[in-house]
Amino acid sequence: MDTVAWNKSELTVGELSQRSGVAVSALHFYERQGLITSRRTSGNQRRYRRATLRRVALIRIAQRVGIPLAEINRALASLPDGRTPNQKDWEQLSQQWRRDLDARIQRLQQLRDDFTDCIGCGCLSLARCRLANMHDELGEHGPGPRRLIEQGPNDTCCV
Amino acid sequence: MDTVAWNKSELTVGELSQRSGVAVSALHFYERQGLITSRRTSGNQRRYRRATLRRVALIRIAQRVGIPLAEINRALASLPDGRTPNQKDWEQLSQQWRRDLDARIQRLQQLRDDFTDCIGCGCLSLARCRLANMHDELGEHGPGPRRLIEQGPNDTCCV
DNA sequence: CTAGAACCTCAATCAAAGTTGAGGTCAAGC
DNA sequence: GCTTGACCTCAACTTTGATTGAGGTTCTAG
Repeated sequence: MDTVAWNKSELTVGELSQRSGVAVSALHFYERQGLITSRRTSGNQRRYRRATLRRVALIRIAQRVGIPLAEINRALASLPDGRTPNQKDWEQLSQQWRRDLDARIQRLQQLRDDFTDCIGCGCLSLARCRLANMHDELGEHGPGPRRLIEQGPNDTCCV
Repeated sequence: MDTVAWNKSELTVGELSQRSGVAVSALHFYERQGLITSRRTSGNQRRYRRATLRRVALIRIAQRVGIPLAEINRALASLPDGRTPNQKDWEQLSQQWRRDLDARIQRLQQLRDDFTDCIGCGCLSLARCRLANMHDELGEHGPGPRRLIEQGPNDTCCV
């Protein structure tokens, strides 16, 4: 064996997978993306520091908040020395992500309010209905048409 | 011309695009998916009924709420005769979607609360932290590992 | 020593929601 | 009659976040 067995200071990819609940293939993927790093044994197998477990946890949490991997990557990369976040770092990152989360919630709540208003009305005019036109959820998924364009005065409204 | 010009009872795809703010390519796509339908002129060009404008509006709104196209399609298809939703239909659909929206908001709020709790703690243990383990946002994007697995007692916690 | 589990790489595939481009037709104005 | 813009189809490509499979190595237990 490579490092002494009873010393679990390092994790194999399988162990990291089990303990994090993230598939091995996903861990490989994260590593390709530069989100986590590993040492290689003489036999070319990955060994992760225990801190990687925390790093993976952080990644998954950020994902749940809705942060794309690229941005998580940027955030982690911005830490001095590429270190895995410590308490202070975590506070910083989490404050930022909490703000993002708050904003996301607010947008959805606004949407819900408009929606509730509109249910009674049945108005689906793109011109008039606040629902159809406003507070665009920018980029919920990839590239796509975000613009919602001006329109004439005579359009269908209120079914 | 195909139908008399001053009679704008039908829309070309370009017109529908302009008035709905949805790209022509997207409208074609929706049509391929069966979300909207068109008549064809003698020259094989699409002509949409004005009601399609409302239908597209509805589709975009549902998308903003977070409903995938496939499900929007199912909902619309469930209407008798494949008709474009009228007031009553809209009420039904929108009630359903509002419930979905509410649920989405609640999940995010729960996440935020956990998040707020955790910020002070800095705990990123996958085993103990409610953040890392609970109320999984099922399927925010496609296929992927959703399971978050049990783990031993001795893991890193609280940085 | 050997079987089988776990690991490796690399390329292909998936899913959603479209966009882009090639190559060709249709329609309207001058 | 011709040019220009809008339209047509079909196939290929995009992005994100991975999974799956082929083909091959390494590690561990018996």
